[in-house]
Amino acid sequence: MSDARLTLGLEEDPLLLDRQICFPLYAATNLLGRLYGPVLRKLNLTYPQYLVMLVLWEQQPQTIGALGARLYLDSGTLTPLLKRMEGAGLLSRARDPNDERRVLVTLTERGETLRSQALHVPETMANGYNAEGVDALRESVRDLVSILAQHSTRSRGSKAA
Amino acid sequence: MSDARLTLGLEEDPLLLDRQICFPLYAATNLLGRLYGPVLRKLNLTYPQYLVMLVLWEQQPQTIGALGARLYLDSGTLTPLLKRMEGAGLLSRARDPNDERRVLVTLTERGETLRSQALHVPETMANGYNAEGVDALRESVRDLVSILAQHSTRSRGSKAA
DNA sequence: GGCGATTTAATCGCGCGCAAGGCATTATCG
DNA sequence: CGATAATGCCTTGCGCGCGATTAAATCGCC
Repeated sequence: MSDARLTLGLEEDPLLLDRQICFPLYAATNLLGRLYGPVLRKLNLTYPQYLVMLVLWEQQPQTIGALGARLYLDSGTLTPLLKRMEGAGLLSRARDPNDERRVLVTLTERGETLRSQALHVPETMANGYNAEGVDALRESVRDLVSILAQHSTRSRGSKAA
Repeated sequence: MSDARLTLGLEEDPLLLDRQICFPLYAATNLLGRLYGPVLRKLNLTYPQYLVMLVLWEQQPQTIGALGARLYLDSGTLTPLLKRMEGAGLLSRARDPNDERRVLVTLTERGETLRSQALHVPETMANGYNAEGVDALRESVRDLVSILAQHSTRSRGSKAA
């Protein structure tokens, strides 16, 4: 089509949008966030705030570093996000008395109670999906994440064996 | 492990982070953006700006609406982004004389020349990957995108038959 | 015990991403 | 032709997401 006539051994134009793996991931994430938005809005949660709640509902309290290791985020993102959630009364942030460098994040009563209202979110989102290929897709993307996390100097990459 | 003892007919806790499809997509997108960042920085491009350039290198000129339909973004995101790229001398924005509502985006000489420098980006990024499962993964995520796009009222979803 | 190195969060600046609203241009219909 | 609706883009406000820097607390080492 274009001026790709110098592709000696190369098979095709490497810059075609449809050949990138990054673009469908980018688009899927944006579209998913757009779908979750209205559902989570009823819980007064944003999409990343919802992910933080998922982590805290599993285990609690957790340090900011531990949250970041789980979600692949750093304090530059988490600190203001957690402050907003604290302002909403979902959790409390307090320095660890045993190590004043750390900040322990603990759910409030309100934060724990919200879990019951969040229980219907997954089924609401997975409304019309076959859910067959989804399991395989999730595992594939997770494999990609673990590969990408290795190549990343950030994201507290110290959990892998 | 936790308090999932009330799982009458349900198989498992639906709120476990590792059961969500949204989370690995979210993490993979963030990690990928973090990997692309330093590489694209040498071209003075951000990650979404790179995607815009990919679209424009394929076809040109394009309206903002067409760009948004391709990238699943709306003018609220694209307009300021394109203005920054215009300020960087990569493209020009001008009203379509035939329809003054539209804005035509055209690459400048500088924008077209940048393509040669971008040619090595894909191979740089795909450095240590087997690239076997990547093709299948890309198709799976693309299928997901097309499903999600149908459920979306936005993103000018008027291309499907 | 003192002192440099490391760990852990907080802060700042910037660029998205999106919902909501606004405005000019074009299309539609009586 | 004139009113009304639809289209296409711009603007605003807010919440991330990240690189970079800063500051405090802890650890190691002598």
